[in-house]
Amino acid sequence: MFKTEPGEFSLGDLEAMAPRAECWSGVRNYQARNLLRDRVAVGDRVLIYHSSCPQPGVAGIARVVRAGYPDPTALQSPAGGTALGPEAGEPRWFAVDVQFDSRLPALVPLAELKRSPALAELPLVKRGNRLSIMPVTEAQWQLIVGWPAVTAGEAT
DNA sequence: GCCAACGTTGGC
DNA sequence: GCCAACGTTGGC
Repeated sequence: MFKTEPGEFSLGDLEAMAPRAECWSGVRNYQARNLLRDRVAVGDRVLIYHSSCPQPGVAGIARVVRAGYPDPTALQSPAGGTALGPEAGEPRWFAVDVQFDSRLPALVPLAELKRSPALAELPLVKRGNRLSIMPVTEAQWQLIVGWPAVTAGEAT
């Protein structure tokens, strides 16, 4: 699952540019970086989660079309220092390219995900979670993409 | 705007 | 290597 702030870049933006892919860059957390670098593969599908917005939740699915490569937004060398380019050693930060796949029938709100005991181990719903890239198990994936649409007015 | 939680930084 | 201070994230 990839988190994004729709004010910055949303699933809708990704859909609008399809079939062109977007470079998913700017990840500056080591745990998330390791996932991008080591776990995310071409062909993988990822859930796109909207955060810091009126309705936080899972919006849809994207597909990885280019696996981990040095984050182009992180190639600047320290001011005046020696180059820390791709040839100078291990790049610190990584990016992948993703392409729009599909939109979920309805946004699956964070509030609902939190109520599901089956998703208790999903990092997203854990207290204080700040991971912007996280693994999703097959069971969690199936549950989220098959989330039943709630009928309007249903109170309980 | 508030607050909880976490990561990073820097002094020692 | 410890730990306090600080900055950032992100839901509410």
